[in-house]
Amino acid sequence: MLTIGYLAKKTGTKVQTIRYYEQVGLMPEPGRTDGGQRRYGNAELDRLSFIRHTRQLGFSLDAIRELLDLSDHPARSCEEADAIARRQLKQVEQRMARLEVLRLELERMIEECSGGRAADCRVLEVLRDHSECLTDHEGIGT
Amino acid sequence: MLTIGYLAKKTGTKVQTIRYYEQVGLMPEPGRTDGGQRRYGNAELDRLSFIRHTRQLGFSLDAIRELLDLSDHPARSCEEADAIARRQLKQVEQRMARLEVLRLELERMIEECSGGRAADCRVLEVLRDHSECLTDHEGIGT
DNA sequence: TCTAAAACCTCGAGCCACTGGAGGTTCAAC
DNA sequence: GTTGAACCTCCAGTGGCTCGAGGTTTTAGA
Repeated sequence: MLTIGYLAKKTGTKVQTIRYYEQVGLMPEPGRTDGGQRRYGNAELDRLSFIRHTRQLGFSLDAIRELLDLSDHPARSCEEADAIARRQLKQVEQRMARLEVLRLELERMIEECSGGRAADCRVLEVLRDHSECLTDHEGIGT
Repeated sequence: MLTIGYLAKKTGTKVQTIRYYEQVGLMPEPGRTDGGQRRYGNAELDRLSFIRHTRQLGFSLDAIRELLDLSDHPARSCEEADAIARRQLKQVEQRMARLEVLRLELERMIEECSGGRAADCRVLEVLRDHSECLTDHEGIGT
Protein backbone atom coordinates (compact mmCIF):
# COMPACT_ATOMS: atom_id res chain seq x y z
CA MET A 1 0.00 0.00 0.00
CA LEU A 2 1.65 3.15 -1.23
CA THR A 3 1.09 6.67 0.06
CA ILE A 4 0.56 9.63 -2.18
CA GLY A 5 3.88 11.05 -1.05
CA TYR A 6 5.66 7.88 -2.13
CA LEU A 7 4.07 8.03 -5.56
CA ALA A 8 5.03 11.67 -5.79
CA LYS A 9 8.70 11.03 -5.02
CA LYS A 10 8.85 7.93 -7.21
CA THR A 11 7.54 9.73 -10.24
CA GLY A 12 8.78 13.26 -9.64
CA THR A 13 5.28 14.64 -9.33
CA LYS A 14 3.95 17.03 -6.72
CA VAL A 15 1.39 15.64 -4.33
CA GLN A 16 -1.07 18.30 -5.35
CA THR A 17 -0.62 17.36 -8.98
CA ILE A 18 -1.59 13.76 -8.27
CA ARG A 19 -4.74 14.94 -6.56
CA TYR A 20 -5.33 17.21 -9.53
CA TYR A 21 -5.02 14.23 -11.89
CA GLU A 22 -7.57 12.41 -9.80
CA GLN A 23 -9.87 15.40 -9.96
CA VAL A 24 -9.74 15.58 -13.75
CA GLY A 25 -10.17 11.85 -14.13
CA LEU A 26 -6.69 10.80 -15.22
CA MET A 27 -6.04 8.92 -12.01
CA PRO A 28 -8.69 6.70 -10.39
CA GLU A 29 -10.08 7.39 -6.96
CA PRO A 30 -7.88 5.22 -4.77
CA GLY A 31 -8.75 3.33 -1.61
CA ARG A 32 -8.50 5.16 1.68
CA THR A 33 -7.36 4.39 5.19
CA ASP A 34 -9.85 4.62 8.04
CA GLY A 35 -8.48 8.09 8.59
CA GLY A 36 -9.21 9.06 4.99
CA GLN A 37 -5.71 9.05 3.49
CA ARG A 38 -5.17 7.76 -0.04
CA ARG A 39 -3.47 4.40 -0.52
CA TYR A 40 -2.30 3.20 -3.90
CA GLY A 41 -1.20 -0.03 -5.50
CA ASN A 42 1.44 -0.69 -8.14
CA ALA A 43 -1.08 -0.29 -10.94
CA GLU A 44 -1.58 3.32 -9.91
CA LEU A 45 2.16 3.86 -9.74
CA ASP A 46 2.46 2.55 -13.29
CA ARG A 47 -0.39 4.72 -14.44
CA LEU A 48 1.15 7.83 -12.91
CA SER A 49 4.53 6.96 -14.43
CA PHE A 50 2.83 6.69 -17.77
CA ILE A 51 1.15 10.04 -17.35
CA ARG A 52 4.40 11.75 -16.35
CA HIS A 53 6.38 10.25 -19.17
CA THR A 54 3.75 11.19 -21.64
CA ARG A 55 3.57 14.71 -20.30
CA GLN A 56 7.32 14.94 -20.66
CA LEU A 57 6.85 13.92 -24.27
CA GLY A 58 4.74 17.02 -24.68
CA PHE A 59 1.36 15.34 -24.85
CA SER A 60 -1.64 17.28 -23.59
CA LEU A 61 -3.77 15.80 -20.85
CA ASP A 62 -6.46 15.19 -23.45
CA ALA A 63 -4.08 13.18 -25.60
CA ILE A 64 -3.05 11.22 -22.53
CA ARG A 65 -6.66 10.53 -21.76
CA GLU A 66 -7.00 9.09 -25.25
CA LEU A 67 -3.96 6.87 -24.75
CA LEU A 68 -5.14 5.70 -21.35
CA ASP A 69 -8.51 4.84 -22.86
CA LEU A 70 -6.74 2.71 -25.44
CA SER A 71 -4.77 1.10 -22.69
CA ASP A 72 -7.87 0.52 -20.58
CA HIS A 73 -9.72 -1.03 -23.52
CA PRO A 74 -7.03 -2.99 -25.36
CA ALA A 75 -9.51 -4.58 -27.74
CA ARG A 76 -9.41 -1.42 -29.81
CA SER A 77 -6.88 -0.70 -32.50
CA CYS A 78 -3.38 0.44 -31.82
CA GLU A 79 -3.51 2.60 -34.90
CA GLU A 80 -5.22 5.27 -32.92
CA ALA A 81 -2.34 5.43 -30.44
CA ASP A 82 0.10 5.39 -33.30
CA ALA A 83 -1.71 8.32 -34.90
CA ILE A 84 -1.51 10.27 -31.67
CA ALA A 85 2.22 9.57 -31.45
CA ARG A 86 2.70 10.71 -35.03
CA ARG A 87 0.78 13.92 -34.41
CA GLN A 88 2.94 14.58 -31.38
CA LEU A 89 6.14 13.82 -33.25
CA LYS A 90 5.23 16.43 -35.82
CA GLN A 91 4.63 18.97 -33.09
CA VAL A 92 7.90 18.14 -31.37
CA GLU A 93 9.76 18.58 -34.64
CA GLN A 94 8.08 21.92 -35.26
CA ARG A 95 8.97 23.13 -31.80
CA MET A 96 12.55 22.08 -32.28
CA ALA A 97 12.80 23.90 -35.60
CA ARG A 98 11.45 27.10 -34.08
CA LEU A 99 13.79 26.83 -31.12
CA GLU A 100 16.72 26.39 -33.45
CA VAL A 101 15.89 29.67 -35.19
CA LEU A 102 15.59 31.36 -31.84
CA ARG A 103 18.82 29.87 -30.61
CA LEU A 104 20.69 31.25 -33.59
CA GLU A 105 19.15 34.66 -33.06
CA LEU A 106 20.07 34.69 -29.39
CA GLU A 107 23.61 33.65 -30.18
CA ARG A 108 23.89 36.40 -32.74
CA MET A 109 22.48 38.88 -30.23
CA ILE A 110 25.06 37.94 -27.62
CA GLU A 111 27.86 37.98 -30.12
CA GLU A 112 26.93 41.41 -31.39
CA CYS A 113 26.53 42.90 -27.97
CA SER A 114 29.99 43.66 -26.73
CA GLY A 115 28.83 45.21 -23.48
CA GLY A 116 28.47 48.92 -24.21
CA ARG A 117 25.42 50.99 -23.41
CA ALA A 118 21.98 49.74 -24.38
CA ALA A 119 21.80 52.60 -26.87
CA ASP A 120 24.69 51.12 -28.80
CA CYS A 121 23.62 47.55 -28.28
CA ARG A 122 22.02 45.73 -31.15
CA VAL A 123 20.29 43.22 -28.89
CA LEU A 124 17.19 45.33 -28.86
CA GLU A 125 17.38 46.35 -32.50
CA VAL A 126 17.74 42.81 -33.70
CA LEU A 127 14.46 41.95 -32.11
CA ARG A 128 12.73 45.16 -33.09
CA ASP A 129 13.64 45.37 -36.78
CA HIS A 130 11.69 43.40 -39.30
CA SER A 131 14.50 43.66 -41.80
CA GLU A 132 16.81 41.62 -39.61
CA CYS A 133 14.24 39.10 -38.61
CA LEU A 134 14.88 35.51 -39.47
CA THR A 135 11.29 34.44 -39.08
CA ASP A 136 8.84 35.76 -41.62
CA HIS A 137 5.54 37.36 -40.73
CA GLU A 138 4.45 39.64 -43.51
CA GLY A 139 0.74 40.20 -43.10
CA ILE A 140 -0.50 43.28 -44.94
CA GLY A 141 1.41 44.38 -48.04
CA THR A 142 4.32 46.85 -47.91
CA MET B 1 -2.50 56.71 -37.44
CA LEU B 2 -2.76 52.97 -37.18
CA THR B 3 -5.73 51.00 -35.88
CA ILE B 4 -5.37 48.15 -33.44
CA GLY B 5 -6.50 45.74 -36.13
CA TYR B 6 -3.70 46.90 -38.42
CA LEU B 7 -1.11 46.38 -35.70
CA ALA B 8 -2.59 42.96 -35.04
CA LYS B 9 -2.32 41.87 -38.67
CA LYS B 10 1.12 43.40 -39.13
CA THR B 11 2.58 41.58 -36.16
CA GLY B 12 0.52 38.42 -36.13
CA THR B 13 -1.02 39.25 -32.78
CA LYS B 14 -4.65 39.01 -31.75
CA VAL B 15 -6.40 42.30 -31.06
CA GLN B 16 -7.27 41.11 -27.57
CA THR B 17 -3.66 40.27 -26.93
CA ILE B 18 -2.60 43.83 -27.74
CA ARG B 19 -5.16 45.16 -25.30
CA TYR B 20 -3.88 42.62 -22.79
CA TYR B 21 -0.33 43.90 -23.26
CA GLU B 22 -1.62 47.40 -22.61
CA GLN B 23 -3.36 46.18 -19.49
CA VAL B 24 -0.20 44.61 -18.07
CA GLY B 25 1.89 47.64 -18.98
CA LEU B 26 3.94 46.26 -21.86
CA MET B 27 2.27 48.54 -24.37
CA PRO B 28 1.56 52.21 -23.60
CA GLU B 29 -1.95 53.63 -23.49
CA PRO B 30 -2.35 54.97 -27.00
CA GLY B 31 -4.24 58.05 -28.21
CA ARG B 32 -7.90 57.65 -29.00
CA THR B 33 -10.31 58.93 -31.61
CA ASP B 34 -13.27 61.05 -30.54
CA GLY B 35 -15.25 57.83 -30.60
CA GLY B 36 -12.81 56.17 -28.22
CA GLN B 37 -10.94 53.84 -30.57
CA ARG B 38 -7.20 53.31 -30.16
CA ARG B 39 -4.84 54.88 -32.69
CA TYR B 40 -1.16 54.00 -32.81
CA GLY B 41 2.02 55.38 -34.36
CA ASN B 42 5.01 53.58 -35.79
CA ALA B 43 6.77 53.57 -32.44
CA GLU B 44 4.02 51.38 -31.05
CA LEU B 45 4.22 49.09 -34.06
CA ASP B 46 7.94 48.69 -33.43
CA ARG B 47 7.35 48.04 -29.78
CA LEU B 48 4.76 45.39 -30.49
CA SER B 49 7.04 43.78 -33.07
CA PHE B 50 9.74 43.67 -30.46
CA ILE B 51 7.42 42.06 -27.95
CA ARG B 52 6.25 39.44 -30.42
CA HIS B 53 9.75 38.56 -31.56
CA THR B 54 10.92 38.30 -28.02
CA ARG B 55 7.99 36.12 -27.06
CA GLN B 56 8.84 33.89 -30.01
CA LEU B 57 12.33 33.65 -28.58
CA GLY B 58 10.77 32.17 -25.48
CA PHE B 59 11.18 35.16 -23.20
CA SER B 60 8.65 35.63 -20.42
CA LEU B 61 6.70 38.85 -20.26
CA ASP B 62 8.76 39.77 -17.21
CA ALA B 63 12.00 39.35 -19.14
CA ILE B 64 10.53 41.45 -21.95
CA ARG B 65 9.62 44.12 -19.47
CA GLU B 66 13.25 44.18 -18.37
CA LEU B 67 14.44 44.52 -21.95
CA LEU B 68 11.94 47.26 -22.72
CA ASP B 69 13.07 49.12 -19.63
CA LEU B 70 16.63 48.97 -20.91
CA SER B 71 15.42 50.20 -24.25
CA ASP B 72 13.40 53.00 -22.68
CA HIS B 73 16.35 54.11 -20.55
CA PRO B 74 19.36 53.63 -22.82
CA ALA B 75 21.74 55.30 -20.40
CA ARG B 76 21.96 52.04 -18.50
CA SER B 77 24.33 49.24 -19.28
CA CYS B 78 23.80 46.79 -22.04
CA GLU B 79 25.32 44.07 -19.93
CA GLU B 80 22.00 43.56 -18.29
CA ALA B 81 20.32 42.84 -21.62
CA ASP B 82 23.21 40.59 -22.55
CA ALA B 83 22.77 38.67 -19.30
CA ILE B 84 19.09 38.18 -20.03
CA ALA B 85 19.89 36.92 -23.50
CA ARG B 86 22.44 34.49 -22.10
CA ARG B 87 19.97 33.19 -19.54
CA GLN B 88 17.41 32.66 -22.27
CA LEU B 89 19.92 30.95 -24.53
CA LYS B 90 20.61 28.46 -21.79
CA GLN B 91 16.91 27.78 -21.43
CA VAL B 92 16.43 27.39 -25.16
CA GLU B 93 19.28 24.90 -25.28
CA GLN B 94 17.82 22.94 -22.39
CA ARG B 95 14.43 22.81 -24.04
CA MET B 96 15.97 21.62 -27.28
CA ALA B 97 17.87 18.86 -25.52
CA ARG B 98 14.75 17.62 -23.78
CA LEU B 99 12.77 17.73 -27.00
CA GLU B 100 15.45 15.71 -28.74
CA VAL B 101 15.12 12.94 -26.16
CA LEU B 102 11.39 12.99 -26.58
CA ARG B 103 11.63 13.00 -30.34
CA LEU B 104 13.75 9.86 -30.27
CA GLU B 105 11.33 8.16 -27.92
CA LEU B 106 8.36 9.05 -30.12
CA GLU B 107 10.14 7.77 -33.19
CA ARG B 108 10.95 4.54 -31.44
CA MET B 109 7.34 4.23 -30.33
CA ILE B 110 6.06 4.65 -33.86
CA GLU B 111 8.63 2.28 -35.27
CA GLU B 112 7.79 -0.40 -32.75
CA CYS B 113 4.08 -0.11 -33.24
CA SER B 114 3.23 -2.03 -36.33
CA GLY B 115 -0.48 -1.45 -36.08
CA GLY B 116 -1.84 -4.40 -34.13
CA ARG B 117 -4.12 -4.18 -31.13
CA ALA B 118 -3.28 -1.82 -28.31
CA ALA B 119 -2.65 -4.90 -26.18
CA ASP B 120 0.23 -5.89 -28.42
CA CYS B 121 1.41 -2.38 -29.01
CA ARG B 122 4.50 -1.25 -27.23
CA VAL B 123 3.58 2.43 -27.52
CA LEU B 124 1.94 2.32 -24.14
CA GLU B 125 4.52 0.06 -22.54
CA VAL B 126 7.41 2.20 -23.63
CA LEU B 127 5.91 5.09 -21.78
CA ARG B 128 4.86 3.07 -18.78
CA ASP B 129 8.00 1.07 -18.07
CA HIS B 130 10.82 2.63 -16.16
CA SER B 131 13.26 0.07 -17.49
CA GLU B 132 12.87 1.31 -21.04
CA CYS B 133 12.87 4.93 -20.15
CA LEU B 134 15.56 7.10 -21.68
CA THR B 135 15.18 9.87 -19.15
CA ASP B 136 16.23 9.10 -15.62
CA HIS B 137 14.12 9.81 -12.59
CA GLU B 138 15.07 7.45 -9.83
CA GLY B 139 13.86 9.02 -6.63
CA ILE B 140 13.60 6.49 -3.83
CA GLY B 141 15.85 3.44 -4.08
CA THR B 142 14.55 0.37 -5.99
C1' DT C 1 -27.40 61.24 -46.91
C1' DC C 2 -28.40 56.91 -45.55
C1' DT C 3 -27.32 52.15 -44.57
C1' DA C 4 -24.98 47.98 -43.84
C1' DA C 5 -21.22 45.63 -42.26
C1' DA C 6 -16.82 45.49 -40.51
C1' DA C 7 -14.14 46.89 -36.92
C1' DC C 8 -13.92 48.66 -32.66
C1' DC C 9 -15.17 49.14 -27.38
C1' DT C 10 -15.56 47.30 -22.20
C1' DC C 11 -16.12 43.92 -18.96
C1' DG C 12 -15.99 39.55 -17.29
C1' DA C 13 -15.28 34.69 -17.57
C1' DG C 14 -12.69 30.69 -19.16
C1' DC C 15 -8.63 28.06 -20.63
C1' DC C 16 -4.57 24.72 -19.27
C1' DA C 17 -1.90 22.51 -16.08
C1' DC C 18 -0.76 23.08 -12.30
C1' DT C 19 0.88 25.47 -7.61
C1' DG C 20 0.43 27.45 -3.05
C1' DG C 21 -1.65 28.34 1.27
C1' DA C 22 -4.81 28.13 5.26
C1' DG C 23 -6.40 25.49 8.67
C1' DG C 24 -7.08 21.17 10.32
C1' DT C 25 -6.39 15.67 10.86
C1' DT C 26 -3.83 11.25 10.76
C1' DC C 27 0.07 8.36 11.01
C1' DA C 28 4.40 6.34 12.62
C1' DA C 29 8.22 6.38 15.53
C1' DC C 30 10.02 6.93 19.88
C1' DG D 1 1.63 9.69 25.08
C1' DT D 2 3.75 12.91 22.32
C1' DT D 3 5.85 14.81 18.70
C1' DG D 4 6.43 16.01 13.89
C1' DA D 5 5.99 14.69 9.28
C1' DA D 6 2.73 13.68 6.12
C1' DC D 7 -1.76 13.86 4.95
C1' DC D 8 -6.62 16.01 4.18
C1' DT D 9 -10.09 19.61 1.89
C1' DC D 10 -11.08 23.73 -0.14
C1' DC D 11 -10.10 27.74 -2.41
C1' DA D 12 -7.39 31.19 -4.79
C1' DG D 13 -3.71 32.40 -7.86
C1' DT D 14 -0.38 31.79 -11.78
C1' DG D 15 0.89 33.08 -16.95
C1' DG D 16 -0.46 34.37 -21.14
C1' DC D 17 -3.67 34.73 -23.37
C1' DT D 18 -8.66 33.81 -25.65
C1' DC D 19 -13.57 34.08 -26.08
C1' DG D 20 -18.14 35.98 -25.74
C1' DA D 21 -21.90 39.19 -24.77
C1' DG D 22 -23.70 43.29 -25.76
C1' DG D 23 -22.98 47.61 -27.43
C1' DT D 24 -20.65 51.75 -30.35
C1' DT D 25 -17.84 53.75 -34.14
C1' DT D 26 -16.02 53.89 -38.59
C1' DT D 27 -16.04 53.41 -43.46
C1' DA D 28 -17.46 52.14 -48.02
C1' DG D 29 -20.94 52.05 -51.24
C1' DA D 30 -25.80 53.10 -53.12
